Amino acid sequence: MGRFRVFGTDLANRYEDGVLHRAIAGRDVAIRARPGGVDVEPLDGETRGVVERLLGLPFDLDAFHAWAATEPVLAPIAADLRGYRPPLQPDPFEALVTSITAQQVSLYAAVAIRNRLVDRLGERVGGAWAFPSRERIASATEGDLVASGFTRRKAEYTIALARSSLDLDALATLSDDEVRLRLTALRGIGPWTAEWFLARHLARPHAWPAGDLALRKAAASIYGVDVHELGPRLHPFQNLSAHYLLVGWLAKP
DNA sequence: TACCAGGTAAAAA
DNA sequence: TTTTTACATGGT
Repeated sequence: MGRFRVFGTDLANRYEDGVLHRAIAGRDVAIRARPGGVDVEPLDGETRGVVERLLGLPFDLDAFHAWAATEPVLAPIAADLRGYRPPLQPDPFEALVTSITAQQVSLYAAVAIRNRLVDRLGERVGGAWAFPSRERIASATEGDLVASGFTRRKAEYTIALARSSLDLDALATLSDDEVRLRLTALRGIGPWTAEWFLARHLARPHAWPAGDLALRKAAASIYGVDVHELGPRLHPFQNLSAHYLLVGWLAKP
């Protein structure tokens, strides 16, 4: 749950007083962690899929931990964090816009900017805010986004993405490389953004955001090697390894 | 007050 | 083809 607010409260995934609020299909869904499990209200066919992704259920943790125990450097970190499931971003459009806001700036700044966007263009649903829909952004002006703190450039990218004809849901059916190609063909989406989309939205096991500044530092600090050299060594669990390395590094830089 | 922060595209060299 | 620059906000 701490991952939902390490860099500040996220309006679209609002964690407060021990409860994570998320707007799903127009309803405020409350997710509460407790020893031994999670309470979700309401939990039904409409909310379950999103909740499962928010909680990182698609990851095969048992296989990861079995493998990590054999990786000398990662083993103690994985053991410390045993059971940690990286949250997935349930919505592809939201995932991409979120990444665009995080390009180049600190994640604290990114969260502040994203929250202003959600506040201005999203919809309040009880204790949660729905992230602005693709349609809402498509009909917005650059000025709307600039007023939230976007650079003029990022405002262009974001609106063009919303108005593009790319079927974001269909990306889930494509190979990692096909997804990289389709996404980086869009202006404003480079290798870093595409790789985090594979990692944090599609939960692809081999995703490895080597261009990420924090991951570079984590690789250097924990493994003492370059992030590009480390990637192949962590096959076939690059994605989960990246998340565990980042959390391990955040805890002890 | 500087300076840097989980990049990217476009301009300049 | 490779290197530099603009972008704009929030912490430290």
